[in-house]
Amino acid sequence: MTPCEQCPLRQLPLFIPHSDDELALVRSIKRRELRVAAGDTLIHEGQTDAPLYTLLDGWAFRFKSLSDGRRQILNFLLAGDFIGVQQKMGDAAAHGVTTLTDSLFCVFQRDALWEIHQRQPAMGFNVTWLTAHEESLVDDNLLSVGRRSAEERIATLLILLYKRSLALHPGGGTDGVPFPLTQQHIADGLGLSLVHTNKTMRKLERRGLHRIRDGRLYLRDVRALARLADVFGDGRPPMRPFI
Amino acid sequence: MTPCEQCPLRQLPLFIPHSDDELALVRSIKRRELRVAAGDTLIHEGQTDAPLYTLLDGWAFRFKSLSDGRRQILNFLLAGDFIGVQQKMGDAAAHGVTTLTDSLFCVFQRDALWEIHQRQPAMGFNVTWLTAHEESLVDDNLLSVGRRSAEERIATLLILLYKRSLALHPGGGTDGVPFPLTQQHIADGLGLSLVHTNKTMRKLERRGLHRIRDGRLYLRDVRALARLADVFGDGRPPMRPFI
DNA sequence: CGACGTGTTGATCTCTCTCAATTAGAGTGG
DNA sequence: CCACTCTAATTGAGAGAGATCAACACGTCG
Repeated sequence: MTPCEQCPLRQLPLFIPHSDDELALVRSIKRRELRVAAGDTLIHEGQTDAPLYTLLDGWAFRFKSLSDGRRQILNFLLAGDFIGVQQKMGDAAAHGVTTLTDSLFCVFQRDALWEIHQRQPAMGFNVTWLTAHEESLVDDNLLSVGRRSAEERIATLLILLYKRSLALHPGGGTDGVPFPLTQQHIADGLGLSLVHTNKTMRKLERRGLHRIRDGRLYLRDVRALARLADVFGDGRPPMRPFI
Repeated sequence: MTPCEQCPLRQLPLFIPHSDDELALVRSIKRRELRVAAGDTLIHEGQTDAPLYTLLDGWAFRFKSLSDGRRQILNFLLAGDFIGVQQKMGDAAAHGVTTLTDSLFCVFQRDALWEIHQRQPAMGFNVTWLTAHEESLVDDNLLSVGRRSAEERIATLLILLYKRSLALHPGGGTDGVPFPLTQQHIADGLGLSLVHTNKTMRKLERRGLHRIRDGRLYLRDVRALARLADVFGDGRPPMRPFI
């Protein structure tokens, strides 16, 4: 098991460093690491007593579904995302978590959330920050799904994931960023059908707005995409905490 | 200003009581109360440095909008909901907050969030709980908007708001619960047009599933509504913390 | 009494869904 | 090396849920 001092997240400039005390706390609540293959489900909907995780490497997504199989992806998870705060609060997980790529998770003991708040209030604050931040991602997606056209939704999602992926790979940019979603994932994330997602993406691609190739996403015309997405502010994402 | 000891929320059996220390903390970070008339906007989208609030009485909603005016209501706020965790984390509020009824808010000082975590870790934990709980409301709504039909969305929302409203008014039930939304709010909350919302609601009403009259909601056929909503688990809402 | 907000209904229109097939690439076994 | 299978992407055709446009009803209020 990787010692926390060599946590892969610590290498990334995106993340705010821990103090020595915080590092000691994290070390004490970390139980193990977990490798999960692409497409596997880490947390099942309705599962009880799921532990807390941090996604150390790879991509995943949170989702909910209806009994007849309709599925909605709530948001995508990238390295540094903290998983399981919602279900730890109550009982059964209200959502599932499935990987998009082979992934590595840091697994925490069940009462980690309380230990964090109790022993390092600054980290407790960070947990609140991470939770609120994830909520704002869901808010954004809800705006898309509720009020944007298919074209606009796709443009919005591509820009968001491009930024998030780029923030983790400072080197990239000109040669695109990693992008492991299939069109089915995009459809499920945007409340669209697979067929319409495909047709809309082909249209955008033919207009030269973007390109997806070999698991990488290239934004060819960011201006046009941003116009479609109708995003307010912009700029690089700020540094963020992690647990 | 109402002293915290006589906070209207403390009277309600829905809420977990504070310890003396917690009460002292809340008293020390509370700045004032704010009365807001129905339809007024408490927080504007993009506003910076909005304080933290607790909704003490009344109804409100969080929303985001696009530059051409399309608006999506993210979730509805009832007494006990904590407001502003998201924007306190960064800079500009990513969403607005508008009242549905005349409302009363408890206003906290700007660094309240940090004070809470620092001085009463148990309350910091509760802040995380409240934030995660609100996220799960948005998750539910995103599932509706992304994957449910208009009928199903409306059934889901009516059930949810009925439960939440009832939890605050233990006496009610047979004579319905308070319900101050207009059809425009329902439409904006469910990603539907006003006209289609009206037609769908009339259809449900004619089938005898519900009734809305004089600002009160009556569920006439909860079984049928629940079948439409396709909700997993159920039962009374558990007690919850508040700040 | 006219203006306004809210609810209601009918008549189109269109965006998106569903159904159906085809293509391309990766992996597998013979 | 080649059939066979599976997943993901692609495209066409037709159907439908929901949007838009347009009126009208009703109650409140200044």
